Amino acid sequence: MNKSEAISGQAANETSDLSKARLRAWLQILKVSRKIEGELREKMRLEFGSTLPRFDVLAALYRERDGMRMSELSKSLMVSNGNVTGIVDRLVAEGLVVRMPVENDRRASIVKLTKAGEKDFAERALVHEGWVSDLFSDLSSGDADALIRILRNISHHNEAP
Amino acid sequence: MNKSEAISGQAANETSDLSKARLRAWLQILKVSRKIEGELREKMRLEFGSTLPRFDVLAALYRERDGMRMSELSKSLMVSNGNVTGIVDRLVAEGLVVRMPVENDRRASIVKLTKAGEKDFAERALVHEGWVSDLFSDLSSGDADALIRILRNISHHNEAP
DNA sequence: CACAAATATTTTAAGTTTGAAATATCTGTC
DNA sequence: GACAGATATTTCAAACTTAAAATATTTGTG
Repeated sequence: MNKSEAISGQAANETSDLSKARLRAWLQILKVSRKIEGELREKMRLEFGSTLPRFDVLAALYRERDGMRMSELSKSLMVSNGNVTGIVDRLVAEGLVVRMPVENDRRASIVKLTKAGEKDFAERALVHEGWVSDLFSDLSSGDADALIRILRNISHHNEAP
Repeated sequence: MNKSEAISGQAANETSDLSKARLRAWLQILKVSRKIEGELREKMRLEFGSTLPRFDVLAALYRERDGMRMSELSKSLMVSNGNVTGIVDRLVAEGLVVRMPVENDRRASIVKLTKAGEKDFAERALVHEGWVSDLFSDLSSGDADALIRILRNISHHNEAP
């Protein structure tokens, strides 16, 4: 019996209880996030005739009212560059955002909410927050704080790996 | 000032602190689940030359060794029917699963792991659990239990709505 | 200044995902 | 037994997503 077996009481190729607990935690995160995302996607489609990825881009731009570069957007949303290109294209077609040239750098462009984009998002964000609160109506204030604390730990450990 | 204003001290169209805490919790869930999914996707691609959706289907079939119907698969994975069709098509092409006719119901089919599928998945599942445990290495046993408890609450409230 | 390396973005191909329509089959009712 | 409605799955178009290749531009170095 090797050292880790002596400690854990398991054969070397078996996985620990802790490892299994973490796997269960991950599967539960995945389950909740799929369920909630599905609900929000449907509401978004039925109420706003729009999609979650577009909402996410609008939300990012609403926080940075001066606009963001494509690369800042994709980093902030944790999706690929090419992905953002398509979403922004559609938001431009809808008249909710504009692409503007960047002074002294003709490679880059700044994406910015239009007036219509600001107005639309402000309205949608309120409704969205209500949906989320309803979907999480069993989540007490204390549990919300605990959840946020635990998840932030995980986030930070996996920050920029 | 109306009753809810008197209680919350906020104008009627503002959202409550609890609502905001729930929104933050949801955004944190989303952030962690995107980050972890991205990491796992990359490892899956580099180490196994495969994808997460395929892994998910194999995992479901590994739990139900007698096989599952397409509709059972899509309900279990919480994805659409049409989605499962494509994933299973690719797994069939790889020789990891088979489609079998259902006695007395020619509309349906049972999807089942092949021997190769069982063997491949068993190996991959161990490695996968290791990856997850590493990504969650800051998650203590107690926090894992708390996380699971809180997320199950949310799941149950949104069960089949 | 030339030009290699770096950076910002778009394009592309393949895969995933959805929601709706289409197809095939089954079940209950008359 | 006919056949309307229900059920199981596939097909389809559109959108999303990634990773890699391509394009355009900037920056640093000799």
